[in-house]
Amino acid sequence: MARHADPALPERRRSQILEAARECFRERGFRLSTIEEICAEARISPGALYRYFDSKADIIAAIALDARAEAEAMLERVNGSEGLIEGLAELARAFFETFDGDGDAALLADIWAEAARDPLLAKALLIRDQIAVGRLAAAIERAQRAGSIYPALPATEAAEALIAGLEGMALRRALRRENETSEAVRRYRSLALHILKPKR
Amino acid sequence: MARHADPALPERRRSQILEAARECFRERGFRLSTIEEICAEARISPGALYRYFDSKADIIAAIALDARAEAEAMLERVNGSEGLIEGLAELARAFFETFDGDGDAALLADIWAEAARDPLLAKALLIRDQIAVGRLAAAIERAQRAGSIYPALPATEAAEALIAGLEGMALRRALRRENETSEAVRRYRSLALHILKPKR
DNA sequence: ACCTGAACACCGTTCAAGT
DNA sequence: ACCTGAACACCGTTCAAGT
Repeated sequence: MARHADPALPERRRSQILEAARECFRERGFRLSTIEEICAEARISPGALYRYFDSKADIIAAIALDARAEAEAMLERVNGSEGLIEGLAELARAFFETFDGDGDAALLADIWAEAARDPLLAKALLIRDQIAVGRLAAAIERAQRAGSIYPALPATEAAEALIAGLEGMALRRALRRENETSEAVRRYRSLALHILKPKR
Repeated sequence: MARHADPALPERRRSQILEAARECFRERGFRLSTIEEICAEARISPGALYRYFDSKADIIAAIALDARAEAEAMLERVNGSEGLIEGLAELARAFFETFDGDGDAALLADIWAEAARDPLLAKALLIRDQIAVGRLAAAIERAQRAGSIYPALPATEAAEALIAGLEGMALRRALRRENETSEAVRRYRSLALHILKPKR
């Protein structure tokens, strides 16, 4: 008895649904998007959707984890690059742009609200977050040992502050419906400069 | 014809409902709290509730505005106090404590999610926020002129960064379900020190 | 003037029936 | 093995009827 007619199908269906959900959430947000709408967008029936996701919350959880994985990859690049400040500025630009426009800004807040209530999602996000903080802290220590920065705070604390600042700024931009990223990036860069105190 | 049997009744009903709603949101969060539960807690019927609030979202909007008004009052105290850093540390402690424990942490995120989607609430919060930033910036300028600090950034930018950092840290604490405020306050104080660079 | 609570509309989720 | 879509349960909101 063949277990899977097409072993790649489940993964394809999942991303098909996630794509549709992202589109809906972007337009109307998590609360106002209905399963029916997501199904219509994904060209699938409600019954089929629940074969691949446990609940509506489970869908936003998957989206949140994807976004974190992206942030992690960005930090990987920061760790690799020589100019720590430049890397951070690029990270900030990418982060602000990801959560830009009317829709995605709200998505960031939705993810947070969901995570604050769902312990499983919170735990999953936290693991990714710790990896991100760890990578940034490592990059800071490396630059510090190389003598190119003189951070104002211990590496881990500086990394935490930099990420908290980034997230706080992103949320404030969401509230203000700002679309212009350059000014925000400039401000973030300036904050990073004063936390990390590069030589020269 | 008497317009109001008791002119204070509407206000009393509103706070009675808000009190009940806060209690419910704290326990189960915005999404999972039902109007019926809020009504039971407030000892009032659904019909009566909708006489005082337009919708469920309208209730969280009122709670959000109350919280901002509190933050404003805290900043007023910071502006008054001589020790800017100490004032900020106290502000941070109060802020963290307000959004502490399992319930309220989520409430902060709920408010953000709601604001990101409801332009009217966003606008109302923004006005309050600008007042808060303005007050902090004024306090920074005053201390700067008095020669007690040498801020790393222009006053308004420093104020923005300090508030973004505070909000970012509060959300991260929410995700981690941290209850211990002292360590977070210490970290925030340290960040403020390095942004404001007080003399001595 | 203010309230009650049954009724309505809507939406997340399930499940019997199909291929 | 995978899907459909009608049915169910639940909850935000309204409104006719009461005092």
